Amino acid sequence: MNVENIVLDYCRRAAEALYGAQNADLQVSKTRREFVGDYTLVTFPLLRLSHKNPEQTAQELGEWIGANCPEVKSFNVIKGFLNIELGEKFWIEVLQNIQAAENFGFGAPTGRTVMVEYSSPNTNKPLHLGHVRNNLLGYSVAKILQAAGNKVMKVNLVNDRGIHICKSMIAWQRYGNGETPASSATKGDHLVGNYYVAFDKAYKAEIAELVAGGMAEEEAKKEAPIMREASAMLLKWEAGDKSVRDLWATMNGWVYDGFDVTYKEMGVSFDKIYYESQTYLLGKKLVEVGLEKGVFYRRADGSVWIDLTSDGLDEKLLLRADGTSVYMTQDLGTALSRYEEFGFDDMTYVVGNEQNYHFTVLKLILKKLGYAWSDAIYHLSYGMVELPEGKMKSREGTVVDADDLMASMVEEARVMSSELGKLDGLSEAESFAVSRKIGLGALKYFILKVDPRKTMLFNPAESIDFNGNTAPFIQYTYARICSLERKAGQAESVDLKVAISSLDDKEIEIVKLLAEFPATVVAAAADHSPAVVAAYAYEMAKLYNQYYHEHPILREGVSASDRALRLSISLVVARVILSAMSLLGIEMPDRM
RNA sequence: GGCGCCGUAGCUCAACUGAAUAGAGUAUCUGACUACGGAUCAGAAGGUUCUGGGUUUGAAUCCCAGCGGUGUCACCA
Repeated sequence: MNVENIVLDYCRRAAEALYGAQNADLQVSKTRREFVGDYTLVTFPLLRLSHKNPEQTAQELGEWIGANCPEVKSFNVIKGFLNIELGEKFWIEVLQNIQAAENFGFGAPTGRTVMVEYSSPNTNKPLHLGHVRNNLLGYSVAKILQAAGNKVMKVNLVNDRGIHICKSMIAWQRYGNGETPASSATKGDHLVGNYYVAFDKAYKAEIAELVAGGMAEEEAKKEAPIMREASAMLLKWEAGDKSVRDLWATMNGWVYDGFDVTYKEMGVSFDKIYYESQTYLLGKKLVEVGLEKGVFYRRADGSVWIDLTSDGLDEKLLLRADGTSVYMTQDLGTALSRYEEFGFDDMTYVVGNEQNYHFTVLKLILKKLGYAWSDAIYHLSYGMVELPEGKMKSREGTVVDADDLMASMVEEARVMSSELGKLDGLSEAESFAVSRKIGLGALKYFILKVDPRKTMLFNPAESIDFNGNTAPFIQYTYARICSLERKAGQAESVDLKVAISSLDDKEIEIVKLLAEFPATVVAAAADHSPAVVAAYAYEMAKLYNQYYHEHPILREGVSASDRALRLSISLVVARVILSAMSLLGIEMPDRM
């Protein structure tokens, strides 16, 4: 089904027949628009074997292919490039195959088990724009890997313990007066986040006071009463103190309720949720193993380290002197227990690029411990989302809250739709559903179309476009095809079974692009990049819009056969667009 | 400072493992069939791919140096 590979195969056969090239490293790419042809072979790599100049080589190859491959209609040579054009019959067949395919674009089962860890929030504050990128990426990558034929497991590792939660707890005890999400009508994660901010405010005030009293700043940071309280609470938590654990469970519960709402609105989900409070002791066994193997070493104070200086890295702590584990130890342990439980072939961590070093070290340590599956770990290291003023800083209040952002996107979509009169005749519930799909779709596409690895800029003032390379543009294209289908159905005038006898240039262009969908999914999966799928969906929608403009379907004077062909092409396009967008987690309205 | 990542139209982003004249969108300007749904389509204009060297038949892409930005260098996660 992958046409590019078919053509590549022709070229391989030609190169072998003419020059005896075995498995030559050939590249075939799409022919650039300004030249005639569908696919292009770059002949430079073959010159060493052909001992001829690029033009002659291309000419010979072209003639061989023309003579031996009946699907090829023509070829032409420009400089060292051999352009190959496939015949109309070939494309008709491709179109028919796509029409008949059950799950077009979705790969056959690979038998591989793939884990994707994403989201992994702290429980002391609500989700913000950075988390949005994380969640959307994780969810979409999981869907893409699944579409490529893998068995996928989405996991979330919630950081539910530590000093940061204690800070919220202390502040709540001091200033909360028993406030609950119910009593204050505040979403739980926001409520707890408010106390985290309250802690920071009180903490700063106390430091200032101590400094004014003559204490050095460094010392004041440690001696501030509220910080001492938080540290003491963490110790109590670790000792299992009942009242601390109860409060901890209650406040975390509020946060989870809040997160659930956010996750649901965002449309993401997980197959398994890990809690760090249950995994933080993992990895200690691994430390023993490492010590036995001599990979780790113990210092005089009892702490355990690994020396990575010979690999150009630092020394890394793995166990504190008091015997408690650190982040790295936990992650090592979690990875091992996951491998033992699920035997993954690929373990993708969707984590910001600020943790690049951590994952480099993680993989290296596992390798040194002798775990070959260390290579299966992939850190999908995404870039930060920046605001025009620079990085988001929760302490400076320059965060873009996830809930607020989603709500404002939906609202903006509603206003715009209603101005355009798109919501006329729809019930309140229907308009809301449509606005929601458009607003959230715009947001998701805006984030996912960017290469995950790159830092991206989000300008709240300019907000998100609804025209151009956006989800609403693609959704609109889709909704219009749905409308055509409804009308054609009512008219009962279109018989889709009419045999396809010819395709014009634009139609061939569409079929060509349609045929690329499976390869796009595979490439996106290999690359762990939804951006590839987004680009494809846009390209498809754009091309179809051009086609739509030039090819009337339900207007008078269109012959029955043209009508059938155009409508069936439209329906296939709609199906593929729907599939592609679903890989991005974007819902498609059938009217908008 | 050590290590890493990034630098492409005014702006936001593309360009698969090096390949033909570096592409879209947006903003600006000009147009489009009596709107099968105009959130559409066509066109114009917009570039020394940060700078300087190098490798190559060929460099935005690979190598070196510099400049600018950013991340990290916690017994936080």
